[in-house]
Amino acid sequence: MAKVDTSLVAHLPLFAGVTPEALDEILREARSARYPKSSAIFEQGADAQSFFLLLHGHVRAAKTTPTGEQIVVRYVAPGETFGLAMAIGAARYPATAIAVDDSVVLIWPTSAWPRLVERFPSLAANTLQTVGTRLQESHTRILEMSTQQVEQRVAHALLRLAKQSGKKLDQGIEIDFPISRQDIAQMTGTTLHTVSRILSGWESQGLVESGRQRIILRDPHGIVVLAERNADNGAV
Amino acid sequence: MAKVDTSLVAHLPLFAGVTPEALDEILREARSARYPKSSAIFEQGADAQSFFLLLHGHVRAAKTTPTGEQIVVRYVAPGETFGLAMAIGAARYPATAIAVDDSVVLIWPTSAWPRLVERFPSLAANTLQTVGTRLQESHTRILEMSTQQVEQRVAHALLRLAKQSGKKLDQGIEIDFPISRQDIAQMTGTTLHTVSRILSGWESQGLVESGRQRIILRDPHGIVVLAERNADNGAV
DNA sequence: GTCCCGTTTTGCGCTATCGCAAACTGCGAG
DNA sequence: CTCGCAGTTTGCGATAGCGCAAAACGGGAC
Repeated sequence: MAKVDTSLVAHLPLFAGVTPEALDEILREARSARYPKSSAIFEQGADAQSFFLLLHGHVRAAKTTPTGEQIVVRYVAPGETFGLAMAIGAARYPATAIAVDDSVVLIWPTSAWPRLVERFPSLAANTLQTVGTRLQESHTRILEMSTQQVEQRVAHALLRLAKQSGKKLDQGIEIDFPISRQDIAQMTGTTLHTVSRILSGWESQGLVESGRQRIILRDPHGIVVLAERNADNGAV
Repeated sequence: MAKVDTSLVAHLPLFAGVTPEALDEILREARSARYPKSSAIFEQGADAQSFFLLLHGHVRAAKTTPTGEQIVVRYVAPGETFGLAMAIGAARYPATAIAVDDSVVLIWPTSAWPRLVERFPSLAANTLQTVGTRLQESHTRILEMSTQQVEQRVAHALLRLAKQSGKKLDQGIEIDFPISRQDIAQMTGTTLHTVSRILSGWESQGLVESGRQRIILRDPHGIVVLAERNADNGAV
């Protein structure tokens, strides 16, 4: 089993208030694994045998309907946990997790959770905190879907991605993992066609530069303006 | 301070794994209060000074945009907690809570939470569980909003309400608190007009009986059918 | 260098749903 | 008993965005 360097993860919110010795003990229960780009880490509906901490790369969590439509629940960034089905009392994963880039994760067996929480109650408190934050984000997303139109939602989604996983370069901010029009559509509740049209529009206004699975916000401020435009109809 | 009867709340999920003595101690920190119909329990953006457990009545949690549009986040049923801003690390309430019926709640000062969690770690674990469940429901709602049309979403919403707070009577199942077309619209991401049209339609098919702030599912099964109808177009 | 395939772009008609406006209704106040 | 108002119903355009189809594009494999 690979030995994990505690210094890499000690600062994560998940381990706030956990002593170095305790952290060491916690990490001893984990193993690490590498998932190549596009591989599945777990599938919706499968037995939740493990939970995960992303060390490196990016993971897309997506939920599928019985009829096959998908939505992207979120993109997991390094340092975040995912697959916490057990913490919330679910025996099966409610979504599918796919590595969108070569990714490295820590893996704990679900069965270790109760013991860990018992020994280190701050784990539960910290997890509660992050799950709570996600719940709020989720509510915000619902609010947006209910009250804003597609263009604004796409603007918001891109800004969030840029904030979460943006790589700053001189032309602007690049979202530093592969993401397709389809993905953005599934984050915002629309179709890839509409997303494509919107991005084309922005591109011709010089707001973004985009290509195959690649998006650069050339003028983040311009997009902020679009995102905040609510109900008032400015000229083109 | 009113003495709260432990036997009324001992069975709640929140207190699972808590000994009677501990429960007693926990309840000693709480006070109870009564909120009349239509009164506000807390407002979005206000300092999160307390968290709540609903004992009796019904509470609507709603989120408002800067421009005034609202969505209903959820309806709180007796036995459920709400206003848990602190548990998730927020200093202010992210939503407004209104009693939709005369309601009785237990109130703890937010400041008591860290102490309680420290003394009774299962509180954190239990809360994590419920927050996690809400997160999943939230994702399901997003999925629905992305993939289903309004009629299906309304059908689902009513079925959930019936399940959560339905009173069985011989004509069918009545949602046992006042709820308007507007409220349903705000739960499903549509307008009261559209909800009204849909309910009118169902009423003429004998699926529901509805009036002012009152809805009875006459034929729950018929509505289930509507809710499950996905993409396939059955004849009227 | 060329070919192939997944992604993206774009055109066009369609329709579910909104938005506005106006009329209606039933409950509660007095 | 009557009035007033909040909640509801309904009609009628207007339209954002979908769905389908087809073409264009670009990057990697060989």
